[in-house]
Amino acid sequence: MISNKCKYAIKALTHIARYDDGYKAVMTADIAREQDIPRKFLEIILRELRNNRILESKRGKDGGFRLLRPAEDISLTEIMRIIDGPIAMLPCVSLNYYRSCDECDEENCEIKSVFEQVRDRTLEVLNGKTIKSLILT
Amino acid sequence: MISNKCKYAIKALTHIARYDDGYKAVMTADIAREQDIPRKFLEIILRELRNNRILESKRGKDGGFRLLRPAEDISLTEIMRIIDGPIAMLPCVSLNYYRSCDECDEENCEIKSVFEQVRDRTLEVLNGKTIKSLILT
DNA sequence: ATAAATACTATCAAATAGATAGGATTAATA
DNA sequence: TATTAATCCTATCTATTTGATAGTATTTAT
Repeated sequence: MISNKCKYAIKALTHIARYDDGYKAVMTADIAREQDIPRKFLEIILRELRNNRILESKRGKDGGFRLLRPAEDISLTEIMRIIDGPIAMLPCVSLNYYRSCDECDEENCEIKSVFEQVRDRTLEVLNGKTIKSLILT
Repeated sequence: MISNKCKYAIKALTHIARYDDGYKAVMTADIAREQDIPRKFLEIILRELRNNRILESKRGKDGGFRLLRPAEDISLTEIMRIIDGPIAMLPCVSLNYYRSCDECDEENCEIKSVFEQVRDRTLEVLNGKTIKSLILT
């Protein structure tokens, strides 16, 4: 399962992408209200996305958030990795967060290849998806 | 990610399937030693698999665990669902553990279809795998 | 009887999930 | 320059899950 936090992040980004007119920033409170996300929790999420160079923020009156890049250049996997970490089902088959399994001999691991296949199939779907493609669907 | 518990469950089952000669039960201590799984934790896991009719147990001296069905009739998804619950990445696309998302209008959810695709691709891989097929790989 | 196995109950520590509160800082504008 | 309204930051909190451990009861082969 992805976390609620990650689901919120994706929904917030699609919301921003849809409402961003390239001129006025989108406010946390508006996103929170329309997407029904707890406001203070959303603040944390948006700041995290900003810290990871997905969003830029503007403080003070008329402040808010804007995409730092075009929506078609923000992939779903990137967001998922920022918020939830690895996408793979086993640490030892993760492309971006590889860790070996302490207890197993990785060369002869019986389950590794299954979860490599799952990873590849999953990424086949997710790699093609961007914030832009989510809006158009 | 699947939990360690689930990884342990799968490894324990492949171990049992490999060592089960249809006559002597396989002991927790042996599995724990050879697969490097904490013994007391493994006890809990094996009991849970027994409660879910994957294993049968024999108490007392010369006791241990045996598969209740042929290894080719035990699917990986079944084990994963028993130990970790849903396989899907969103509750609202889970086939076996469906829950609606409180905050979203499911009809118009932008991300649902992506995670349905991920679910289907994942199950395409996992549905074909059984404890037997893991051993032979 | 004894030894050796599972069954059961209780507990525990650490991490993660999912937030909430309150005040500091920044910026537009009247 | 005061006001207002936004993000920023720090701290905190609760509940749940993860990953286990301890100790005792019960069962069974010999």
